[in-house]
Amino acid sequence: MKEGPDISHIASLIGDPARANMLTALMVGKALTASELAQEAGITLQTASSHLSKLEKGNLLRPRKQGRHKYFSLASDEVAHTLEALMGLAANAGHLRSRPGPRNAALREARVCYNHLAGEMGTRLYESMITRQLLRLNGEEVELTTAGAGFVRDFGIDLDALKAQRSALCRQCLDWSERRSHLAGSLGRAMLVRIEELGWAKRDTKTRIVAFSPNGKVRFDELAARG
Amino acid sequence: MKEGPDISHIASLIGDPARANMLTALMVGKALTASELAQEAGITLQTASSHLSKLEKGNLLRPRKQGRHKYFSLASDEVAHTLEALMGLAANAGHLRSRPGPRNAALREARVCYNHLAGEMGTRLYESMITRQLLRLNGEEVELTTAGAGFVRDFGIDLDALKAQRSALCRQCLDWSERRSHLAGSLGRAMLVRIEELGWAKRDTKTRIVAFSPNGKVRFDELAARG
DNA sequence: CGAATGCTTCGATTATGATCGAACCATGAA
DNA sequence: TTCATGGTTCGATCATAATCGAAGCATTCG
Repeated sequence: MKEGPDISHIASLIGDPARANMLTALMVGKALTASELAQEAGITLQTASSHLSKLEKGNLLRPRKQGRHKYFSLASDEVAHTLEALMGLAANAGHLRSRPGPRNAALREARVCYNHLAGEMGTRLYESMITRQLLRLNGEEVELTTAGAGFVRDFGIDLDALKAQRSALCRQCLDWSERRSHLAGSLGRAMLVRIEELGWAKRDTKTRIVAFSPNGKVRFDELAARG
Repeated sequence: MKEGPDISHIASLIGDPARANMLTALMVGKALTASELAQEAGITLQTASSHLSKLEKGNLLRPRKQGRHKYFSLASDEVAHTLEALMGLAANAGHLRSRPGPRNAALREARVCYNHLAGEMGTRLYESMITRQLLRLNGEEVELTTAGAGFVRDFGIDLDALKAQRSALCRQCLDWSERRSHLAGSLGRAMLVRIEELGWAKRDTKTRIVAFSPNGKVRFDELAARG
């Protein structure tokens, strides 16, 4: 019974159409100003201000001030995930299995999640590396195999530097749009950085989208080939 | 912009405390009558009836009539997952990574998901089978290896009968509480049935809980050993 | 420094929706 | 058949919260 009020509060924050519109606008990962969000929701700035304050206090939004501008972004990926789940539910009336997640095709394909690659491409890479014994599941742990170490070194990643870091090298991370895992951890982050260095893809500075070039896609396909 | 009203409607359905309490009570997987749900929410039956009608129209609940009794259950696992996500968010104020999902320890440990084993034990079994090359990832597909086929046959599963079925033998299924995959598909279902046949665990007839006996746990640990 | 712009706060208005008593319908048991 | 119980519907009541004009504060620009 103590759980009830908690989810009802969060849900009621999302349950207002104006607030839902603003949250949806922020899902793409871009930080928007209060004025921009007011426009998104079709309400006055004062109303938006009041709503944004509520979302902030509910830990759904995180603000950042720049001079007279106040930018808001979603407080965490957790929030984005939850919004995606609600979207799936709204879209899913009656269908037992379908594909939830962002409707934006670019976001589905490749996006940033905790600084590593998510979306279809993220899960493809992970699964390819498992398939080719480059990564190995050891219970809950994901380990890089000897062959995998060679693979990522060839790809241009300084594995020793990564191993010297405190954070886990490899981790599974739930990919919400694909409903499967993608690679997280320092290696996951390094892969994304390397992909960018190679010019295969660019992170949109304003959004979570990772935009692969046509050539980058070809290259990535080779990298993630099933071998 | 067209997406907004959709999630706000679903979220507002969950956003009422009485409705949230009723939805939460149903998360355990048990079907409850309108009267029982009214009690759960601490409201009168007439109020509950009105709320339940809304949840039903919103495709969050599924009703089943038995004589004068009307039982309600969550409309799908999708709904349960979304509620779990909201719970995670409500619990997560400020924490970037934590463990969402049912608070009920039994549900976290082992529960039914689309008729196969989910929860900690479900993910452990899956990961053990991957680790020991009993299952193999081939891109998105999960395949049973030759060694795996022998393993499940030894476990007492009629693999030929399963293969004759139309549905996929092995599938990955997102385990929300563990945030990792567990085994789904006809093999996943058969494993759960077999576990029951062996008397290791019982499905609670009223809930999604899969209750392992002490001996069953020992046996399961052996089955899911990392060897 | 004054004007423009971005944002917050205040307070009044109004729409919405939860709530429950009463009445009614459906089912089951004695 | 009557009574008890489960559930639905109606309508009135009342609390809540979104909304926006006005006013005020903060920052930027000419």
